[in-house]
Amino acid sequence: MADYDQKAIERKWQETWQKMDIYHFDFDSDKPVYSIDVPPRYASGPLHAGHAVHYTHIDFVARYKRMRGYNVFFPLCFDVNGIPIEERVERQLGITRKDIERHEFIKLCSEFAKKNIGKMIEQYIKLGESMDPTIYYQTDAEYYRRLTQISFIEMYEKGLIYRGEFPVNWCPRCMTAMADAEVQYVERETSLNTIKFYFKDEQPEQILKYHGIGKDERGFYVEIATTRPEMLPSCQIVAVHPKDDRAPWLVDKILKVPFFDKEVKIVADESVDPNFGTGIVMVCTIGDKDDLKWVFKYKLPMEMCIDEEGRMTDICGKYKGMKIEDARREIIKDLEKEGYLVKREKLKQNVGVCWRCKTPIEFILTKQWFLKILPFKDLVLKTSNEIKWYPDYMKKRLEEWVNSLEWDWVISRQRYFATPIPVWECQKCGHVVLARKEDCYVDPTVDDPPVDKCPKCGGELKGSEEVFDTWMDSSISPLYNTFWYRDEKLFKKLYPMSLRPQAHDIIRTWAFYTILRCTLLTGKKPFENIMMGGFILSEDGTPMHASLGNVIDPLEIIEEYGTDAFRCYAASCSLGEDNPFRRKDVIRGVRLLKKIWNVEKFISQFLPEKIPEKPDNLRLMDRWILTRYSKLVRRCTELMDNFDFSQAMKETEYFLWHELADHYIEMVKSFLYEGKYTDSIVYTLYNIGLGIVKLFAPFFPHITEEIYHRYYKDKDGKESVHVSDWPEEILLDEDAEKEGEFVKDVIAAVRRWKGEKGMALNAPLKKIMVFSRKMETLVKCEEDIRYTLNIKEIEFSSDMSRIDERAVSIKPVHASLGKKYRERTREVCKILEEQEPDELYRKLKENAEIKIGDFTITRDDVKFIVSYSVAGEEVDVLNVGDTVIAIPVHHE
RNA sequence: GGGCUCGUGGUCUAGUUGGUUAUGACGCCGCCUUCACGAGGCGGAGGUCGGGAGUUCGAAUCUCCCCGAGCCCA
Repeated sequence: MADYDQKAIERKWQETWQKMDIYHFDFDSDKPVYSIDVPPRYASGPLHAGHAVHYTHIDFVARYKRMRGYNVFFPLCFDVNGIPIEERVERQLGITRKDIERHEFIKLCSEFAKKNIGKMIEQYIKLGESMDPTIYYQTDAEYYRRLTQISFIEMYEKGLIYRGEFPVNWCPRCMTAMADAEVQYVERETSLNTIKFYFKDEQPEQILKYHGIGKDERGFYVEIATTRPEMLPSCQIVAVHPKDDRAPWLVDKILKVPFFDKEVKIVADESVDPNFGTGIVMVCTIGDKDDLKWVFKYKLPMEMCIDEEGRMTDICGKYKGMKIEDARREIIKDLEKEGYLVKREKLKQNVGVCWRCKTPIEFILTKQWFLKILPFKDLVLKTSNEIKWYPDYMKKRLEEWVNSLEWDWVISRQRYFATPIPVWECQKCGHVVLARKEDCYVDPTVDDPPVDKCPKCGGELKGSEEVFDTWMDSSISPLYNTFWYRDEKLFKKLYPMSLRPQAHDIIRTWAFYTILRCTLLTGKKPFENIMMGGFILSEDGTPMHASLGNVIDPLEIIEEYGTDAFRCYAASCSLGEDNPFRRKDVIRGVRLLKKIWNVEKFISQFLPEKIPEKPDNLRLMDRWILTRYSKLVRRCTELMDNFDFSQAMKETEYFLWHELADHYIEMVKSFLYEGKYTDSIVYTLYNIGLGIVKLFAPFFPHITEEIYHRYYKDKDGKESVHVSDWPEEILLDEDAEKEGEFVKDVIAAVRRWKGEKGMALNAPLKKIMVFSRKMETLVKCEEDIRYTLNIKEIEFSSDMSRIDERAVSIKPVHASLGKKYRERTREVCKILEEQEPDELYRKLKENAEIKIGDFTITRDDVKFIVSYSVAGEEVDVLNVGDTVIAIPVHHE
């Protein structure tokens, strides 16, 4: 019996499973469906350890549900649209997408993604994931994009889509609008420039006593600090906090914007931070999202000073056409030259940047497509409430996000590698012609419109070159998976899906958009449950980032420790929380696997040809371990139902190691070698041995499959442990459990004593004496005790008079005393501790309650530490509860 | 600045309807070559639960403040 050759066996099963076809979703089956809305993995690069853990969690669910008799829908899928892939391709080839022809570029993106998909499929196999490749999809395929387009058309027809001009987050480098979700905030160092704004009119000299106000040969001025002097041309108002001392002097006064022939008014507004700069700020249209609030509040004109290429616009005078950075530099130089610049200082600030290329984002007015979301906040909240969230507090994050929404969703992007927006626009009147649903998938940049001319004015139609935000694709994954629009019958059967697994960083994107769109299109929630994976951090607890070089490659871990061991770490990660990568949990996995292997190897020696029948008389210790086992099964089932993998694995591990192996197997070993009581023991070992393999199967698919095939398949009869039935409770015998625990404790006590004496567990022992009031149990299990510990003779005695017992200390029970005596608890505890222990012990033995002072003390109120000895004998004494074990010291 | 979450022995972690000797793993120390397993068994050292204040007879567990971390947002 060789040791477990983990690598070879894992490889063997990975290959065999692919041939076995056991993970297929059966469209014809009547079994209940459990469908998983798997996150389509984004195809910009291979998986890191964090992804590996998330997909492994999903795999736990899939395997568990299969064993519970479900027809599991677990698709293999990839997300293949969008900017990150475009970025990678541009970087890899050193080009921008504008350098080559549109469709040429798209092809390059496609090829790039394809390579990554190949790698990831390989990774999934090596991670032991059980996705079904026959229900494969990727989001850039025409069969998928078609649904994105159809869903757009349906929403358009419902009046949920509109074309609007609106300031949008805009990346001047990528030349595209971005959803808020794509804006990232980073800390940057910039300069804070304090600039003089002169008053239009004369001012009283008194105001010079205030800070931030001055006078020179040109007149009175206020000092205004700004990080963005290039935005002066779009300055609309200047604001000061209403409680500012200067407010009464300043409000409603007119200032002149330096260089630009423009007069602006000073207003009082509470949102001004009096501690920023001089406490007087300029408001421009528009530098950031906050400015938009000013625009609405003060009905400011939407003058834009930056265009879509990040250049200064017509209103910027001599700076027109300059890049933002150049214009800023120039204008600061000019301000300084002309004496407008008071000072410059360094300032750290958070700026919004493009999440991809890290270019600071701007706001510009563009024509974009919008999906209405503001009117559906309540709808989303209501639907979210109908979904069960794991962990439940994650729901609050969605609610917080929904409640804070201020804009509709910008769904158009000025990019290439994504789903085309299926519309044509009239060149003359701007009328929009939608694609026909039956024609989708369409690409308006190459396909003809459904009508030749504009139905309104007869003008030329031009296909849209815009594409959808990629969340438009991924957020209909439940609709794609359930055959929405394609097969009414299947859709009815499959929608809503059972489970959405995802990470918590995309709650406000993927979760939110999915709930929103699916509810709008179907009127029903997209899934019953949502399970949030936490973040996997690198070993030092910092987030994994390619740029930090701390990304952990799951294949390297697997190479070193094996897949099942890696999955042990994955199982130890709790949902929703951050988990640093813990190599020691992988190592723990290796040990656990070895333990499972050895226990099963031991059991296998005694397994008969046929399934052992339940004997009429199960021994007490067998009933004990079967009860412990049955409770484990019950508990694990509950935990798996709640996606609490770490606890389920931990409890199974504890049972296997510290109940089954350390105690039960030690107890039955000698019986088995001597062929005693084999019916009862073998029945027990068979059921528990098989059950444990099954409980571990979702976590450790390889080793459990190997064990199943070696020892159990011929009897249990399934082609794979992964399609076998989840174990059931066998026996619940509360009395046997209690008695068994007691016997186990007695054996453990002697075992411990042997250890302390440096004796082997089965070193022979001539005699022990046991004094107990629970003699019946011990007599029943006399043989168990004797065989396990290799004892020649056990002398039982219920003659407690041979025992000297002596209480040596008193422990007040606060839980009991506290409830009775409240604020006097401290007092009564003190009195109790001052009592003579043995005297109090004896009194309480004779009386159910006694009085000390004005306190009534019962047996529940106080515990004693009692020491025992056997009168007239030289023995070592062990206590198990109030049972006394005496071992003669002089043994040959 | 806001929402959510987290902060427990050297490292990681369990534990919150409040009850007073805080769980386990890895590492460390000692003993045991027992016929499934020395990648094992038995035992041990090591923490007062981020800091502070409060509520309470009693708080890791409740409240408030502060510090630090993560995700998301402003």
